[in-house]
Amino acid sequence: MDYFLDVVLPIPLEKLFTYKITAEEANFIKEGMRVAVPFGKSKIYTALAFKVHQNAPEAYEPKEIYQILDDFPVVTHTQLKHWEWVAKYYMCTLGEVIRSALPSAFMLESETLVLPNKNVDVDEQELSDDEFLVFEALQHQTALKISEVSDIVDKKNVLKLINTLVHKGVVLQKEELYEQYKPKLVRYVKLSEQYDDEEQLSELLNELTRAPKQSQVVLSLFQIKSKKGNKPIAINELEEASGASKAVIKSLIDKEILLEYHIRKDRVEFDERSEESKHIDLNEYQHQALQDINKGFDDGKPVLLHGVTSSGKTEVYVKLIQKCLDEGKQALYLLPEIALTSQLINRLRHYFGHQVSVYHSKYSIHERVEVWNNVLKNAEKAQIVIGARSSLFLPFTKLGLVVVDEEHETSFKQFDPAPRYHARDAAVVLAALHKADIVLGSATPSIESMFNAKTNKYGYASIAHRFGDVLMPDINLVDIKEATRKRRMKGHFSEILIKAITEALEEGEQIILFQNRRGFAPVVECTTCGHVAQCPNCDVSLTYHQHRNQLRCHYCGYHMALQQACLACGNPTLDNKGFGTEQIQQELGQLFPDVKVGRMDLDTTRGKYAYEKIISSFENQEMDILVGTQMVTKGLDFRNVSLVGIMNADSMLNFPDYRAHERSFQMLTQVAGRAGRTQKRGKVLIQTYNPYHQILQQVTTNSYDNMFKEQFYEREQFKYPPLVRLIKITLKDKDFNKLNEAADWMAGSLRNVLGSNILGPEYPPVARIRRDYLKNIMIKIPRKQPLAQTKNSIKRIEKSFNAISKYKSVRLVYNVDHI
DNA sequence: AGCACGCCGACT
DNA sequence: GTCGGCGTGCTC
Repeated sequence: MDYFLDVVLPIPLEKLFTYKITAEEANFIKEGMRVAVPFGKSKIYTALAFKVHQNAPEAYEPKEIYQILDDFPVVTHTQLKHWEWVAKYYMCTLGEVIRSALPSAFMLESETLVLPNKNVDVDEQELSDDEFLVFEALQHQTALKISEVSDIVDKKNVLKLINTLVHKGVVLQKEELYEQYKPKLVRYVKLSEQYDDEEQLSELLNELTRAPKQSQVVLSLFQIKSKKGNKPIAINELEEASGASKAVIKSLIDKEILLEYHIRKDRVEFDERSEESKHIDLNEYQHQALQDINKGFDDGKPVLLHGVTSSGKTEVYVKLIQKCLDEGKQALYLLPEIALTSQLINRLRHYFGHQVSVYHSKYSIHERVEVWNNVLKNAEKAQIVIGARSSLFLPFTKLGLVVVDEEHETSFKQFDPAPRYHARDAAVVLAALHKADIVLGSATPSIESMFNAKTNKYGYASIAHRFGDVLMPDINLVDIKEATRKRRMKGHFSEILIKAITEALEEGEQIILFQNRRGFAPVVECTTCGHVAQCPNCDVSLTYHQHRNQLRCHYCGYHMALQQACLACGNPTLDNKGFGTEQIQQELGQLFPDVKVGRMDLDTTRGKYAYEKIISSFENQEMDILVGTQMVTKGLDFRNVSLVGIMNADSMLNFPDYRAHERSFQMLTQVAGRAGRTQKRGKVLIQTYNPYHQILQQVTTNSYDNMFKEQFYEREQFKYPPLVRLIKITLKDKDFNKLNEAADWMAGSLRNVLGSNILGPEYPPVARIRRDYLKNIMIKIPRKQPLAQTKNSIKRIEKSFNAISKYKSVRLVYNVDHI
C-alpha cells in the first residue's frame, strides 16, 4: 500500500500539496513536522506536514519528499487550528500564516551547515559507521549542508545523527558559530594581576607620582573596590569616581596597568530577586481591579482593564501572571512594539527572573528558534513570553494567560504582508482555543473593546487613580492661531511653551516634546515656482532628511541628493516647508543653546539597540529635552519628566479617517501621561489652532466616557465599526485604465451579490505606490449579516474576476477589519 | 510567491 | 541576426 503526505507550503496558494512517502516515513511523520519537498522544476521548499494518508491522487503523479527535517513536531495541533482561523478570518492562505509564524531559520532558505570541530581530537573508534562517514567527509571539505550529509549516509532523516555528532564534539553547526546574541557590552576594568603583589604595587604608585591623574584613577579603583568588594567595576563608574577622562584610563589600559574586559550580559543574567522586592502590595484600586478581572475570568470572558496612565496596571498583570505560573501554566504578554519592551522586560525580570523570554522580529533568527523551542518544551525559561504580535504564533502547550498591553494600539494590526491580522483579536481566539484567560489593558481603550465590554462580551475592570496618589497631569491648551496673529510665536514655539520649558529646565527637570508624524512636513518647496519634488514611483512628495541631505520617499525608499536649484524653474530658491522632529530639534538648539536635545523617531531608532540607547540616555538624564514622534507616547516611564509639549495637535484631528478623533484622543492622553509620574504634578501644553475642538476639551478634562459616547454615536450614524465590519479590497495594477475598469467590474459584482453596503471604488490618498496604481473598495458588513458567508461570496466573485483574462495582471489585497 | 516559458524591441 | 524585456501559467 502506498502512503502519501499532504503538506502546506509557505506560499499564497490555497491548496495542500500531496507527496509520496514510504511506509517508514508514514510511520515517522507527524502533523507539524517540517519536511523539505521538491517544488516546480528546481526548487526545494520547507513545508509543514499536515496529514498522512493512503488516497492516491488521481490527476497527477506525486513526487517524493526530499527529506524530513524534524524528529518531533515543531508546530502543535492547537497552533494549526489557530492558524487556520487566522487564514480564514483574514482571508489569506494558511501558507502565508505559516510564513510569518515560523521563525525564518526554520525554513530551508537559511541552511544549516555542519562544520568540523578542529579543537577536538576525535577517537574514531567511538563513532558509528554513519558518524564516521560524516567525520571523514569533513576532513576533506570545510562544510557540509544537511542534504549533503543526507547523501553521504544515504538516509533522509539525519538530524539525530547530527545531534549526536554535535554532542560528541565531532562537528559544529554553523549558526552556533555566528548567531551568537551580541548584547550591549559593558566595559569593565581591573588592575593587572602583576600588582596583586604588594611590592610591584608600591613600585607602580611611585612611578605614577609624576602622573597625578593616572594615580588618582588607580586610587579611585581601590576605593570602589573596598566599597563593592569583588564586583566588576565598569569603566564609566571609574571615570566618574576619579574625575579622570577616558583618555587617562585608556593610557593606563595601554600601559597594561589596567586590564579591560567584558562581561557578556546574557539574557538570563539578572539580580537574584529577593523575596521582599518580589512582593507587591496592590493599592485598593488595583486590588479591586484584580478582583473584577478574576470575576470576568470566572465567567470565561476576556477582560478589558481600563486604567489611567500611571495607575499601576503592570503590578496587576504581575499578580495575574504569578497566579498563572503557580498553576503551572505559560503566560504571554503582548506589546504593540518592541520599543516598549526594554523597560518592561526589566520589570518583569525583576519579578520572575529567568522565567521570562522575549520574542520579536528584531531578534536574530537563532534567538527566535531558541525561544520557539523553549516554549514548545515548556522550558522553565519560557514560562513567560514578552513579545510583539508575532509571538502569538509560538507553540504554547500550556497557555494559561494572555496579557495584551496597550490594546488600543493600531500597530497590533499587521498591515503589509498577509496575514493582515489584528494581534489583539487573534489573541482572544488563541486564548479561547487554550481555554486560557485574557486581559486587554489600556489607559485609552479602543472603541471596539469598550463596546465589547459595554455589551458584556468582555468583562470590565478599571483603575481611575494614579499609583501613589500622583495627580493626573495639568493639561492646558495653547491657542497658536491667536499667538500667530499677535506674532508671538518663535518658529513653532509659543511664548507659553518657551516659558514652561525654561522653568522646567531651571528646576532640573526633563521635557518631552511631541511632534506628530515624521513624513508630514519636511518637504522642500521652491519659493519661486512652488515646485515640490515628487517620487517617480509613487504619488507622493519627497521628504527632506537632514542627516543625509537627501530627499526620500516613505513608500518605496526612492531617494536623491538634495539639489542646489529647483528642478522645475532652475532658481536656487529652495525652502524647507512644514516641520518635523528634526526641525524642532534645530529650533530648540537656537532657543536653548546650552541644552542637550535628543530625538526619537523612525530615523534615529534604526538598528537593534538604537531605541534602548536613546531611552537609557534620556533616563540617565544625559539629555534634557526629548523630541519625538508617536514613539514617545508608548508607555515609557521616565521619572524626571515634568513637562510635555505637543507642538501641533491639529494635523491628527484633521486626518480624513473615521478614527481620527479616537486616535487623537488616545495619542494626546498617552503623551500627556508621560508627564509627572512622581509626586510633582506634571504639566502638559497642547499647541493648537483649534482650542475649542471637542476632542481637545475631552483630553484636557480626561473625559474618556464622553469621548466614547460621542464617537460611538457617530459610528452608529455613519455605519462604522464596531457597528459594522469592514473589509477593504485594494486593487493594484501598473495600467491605470485597466485598474479602473477592473475596479468598476469588481464593485459592480459585489453590489449585485451583497447589495448596497459597498463603498467605492475610490483612489486612496496615495494613489500610486511603486509604480502600481491603487484603488480601494470598502465593504461594510452589518453585525447581523453572517461574516463567513459574506467572505465566501467575495471569494466566489474573486474567482470569476480571475477568469477574465484581461484582468489577470490586477492584484487583489484583502484587509479584514481594516484600521 | 517564484520561476520557467514565450513572444516583441535595441544592440554586438 | 541575438539578448533580454516582463506578461501568464503552473507548481503535488
